[in-house]
Amino acid sequence: MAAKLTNSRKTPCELCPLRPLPHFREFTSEELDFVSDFKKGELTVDPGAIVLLEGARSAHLYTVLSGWAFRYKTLLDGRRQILNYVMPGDLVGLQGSITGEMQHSVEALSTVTLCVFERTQLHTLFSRYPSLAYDITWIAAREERILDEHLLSIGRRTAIERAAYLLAFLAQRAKALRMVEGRVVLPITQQHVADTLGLSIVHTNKTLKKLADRGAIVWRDRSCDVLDEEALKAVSGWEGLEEKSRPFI
Amino acid sequence: MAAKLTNSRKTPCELCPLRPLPHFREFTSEELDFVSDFKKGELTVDPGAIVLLEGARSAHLYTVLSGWAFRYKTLLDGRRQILNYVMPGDLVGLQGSITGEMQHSVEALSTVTLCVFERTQLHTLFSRYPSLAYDITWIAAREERILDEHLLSIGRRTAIERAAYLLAFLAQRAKALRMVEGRVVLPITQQHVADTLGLSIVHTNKTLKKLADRGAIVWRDRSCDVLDEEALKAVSGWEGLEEKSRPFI
DNA sequence: CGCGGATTTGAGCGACGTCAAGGAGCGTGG
DNA sequence: CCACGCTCCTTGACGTCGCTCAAATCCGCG
Repeated sequence: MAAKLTNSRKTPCELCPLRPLPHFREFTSEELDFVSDFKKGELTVDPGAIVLLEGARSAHLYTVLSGWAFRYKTLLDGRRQILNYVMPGDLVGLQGSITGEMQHSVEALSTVTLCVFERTQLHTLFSRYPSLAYDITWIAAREERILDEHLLSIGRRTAIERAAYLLAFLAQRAKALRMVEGRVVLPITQQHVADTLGLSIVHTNKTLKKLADRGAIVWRDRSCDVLDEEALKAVSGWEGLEEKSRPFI
Repeated sequence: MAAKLTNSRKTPCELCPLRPLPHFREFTSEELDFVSDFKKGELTVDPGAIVLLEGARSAHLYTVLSGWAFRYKTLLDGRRQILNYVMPGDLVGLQGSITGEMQHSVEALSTVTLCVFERTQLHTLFSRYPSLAYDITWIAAREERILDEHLLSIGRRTAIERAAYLLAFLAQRAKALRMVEGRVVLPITQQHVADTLGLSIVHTNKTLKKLADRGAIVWRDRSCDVLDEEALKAVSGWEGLEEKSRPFI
């Protein structure tokens, strides 16, 4: 089964595993009450499952509770571009909620659990909880900033710079979310990297090999171990995104 | 003089030239009053002027009233990537207002007039006018959607497809805003196109020549006349963004 | 063991970059 | 009016980064 909706066994927001992380901001108890009410259930999907499909008009909006996914678009002939990766605390489907129809798809990389919200209640949130509304705008502005960086990367960096940037970026996010045990392991294939960087899979492989030869990464078991994040940042010339504490819903 | 602040001679929001356009949504009179109060003055800059600089902490937030500009980022060695174009009704500096520091720069293409808002009042807007707060989120989500399209384009389209997409995109936006007299004229140089598409200027020139040979465009006088928007859409395989009525502040 | 997906590697090619030079248009100063 | 210097556009020659085609290997899974 690809998707499972567990209305009954939902994690109460008071016990949200993300909330204690220093990466995320605190909630007031009022906000927490509202979000808890806003949350309608949980959805768990298997790796490879499509969470949202381009063109769909979903009644829902999600926050990722655990797991990895990615957003992508495709051209008519099948060429695929991965736009960004989706990780715990990220809002999924906001674009669809606001413009009516999803303009991109979302696919799970690992088993993913999502908090389910109802699109129709978004207006209530804006009316009654301005601080949460501001948080949503904050999250949207952050996504925009990340897309800006990706655009710079794909448009103007060389293959090896792009690859190094992407892996450093993912490693940094994973570390901030404590999604790592000791070493950082990214659950992606080289095909994902290729589709993110706008490169062919063959050239991606050769480029990643160069990074591996330098000891920055190891590719193993359909995933990438990041051994030397600083080396990746040096190769790409990327400074990293400094984020102290960020909101989530 | 590159910039001129005219606090005295500001266009009252009741007489905003954008408001009557079918492209934009209506305001209630209460919203209009607030926005009018929110607006602190107007800023007019000359072509080529930097409106906002990466790294700056501006106390202001702007809406474009007239003219063309673009957002961009640069790498340390000077490689430049244009992220998107800024046109009337667009919000400028929201990212800076929310994350503290601008992560990209904005430069004027033509003479640009901007409505000036104060960043500190953004919280008041969220508290007191949820509908405007929602509009701001709407605008942010729209920008995200456009960046998604650009990313797909740069990552996966060929040079001629990318060029055709970009020009069709700009032509469509210009037409929706009635920034055209008869034919669509885009006030950009080939260097701007190159920096948007992630191509060299030489290859951009050769690519644009192909589009000109097909009769889709004419390059003239530091600007691009779009003669056949449908041809551009056909070449790029881009469907266009359907937008009925959109909000602005 | 066989199969399919992921990774790896080599060979050849083509899209796009770099270098270089020239022309057109425009503003400035003589 | 003309010379100049500047930016932008154009074009050719040539190099290279990244793509396609092709084949081999590895691995988990049924």
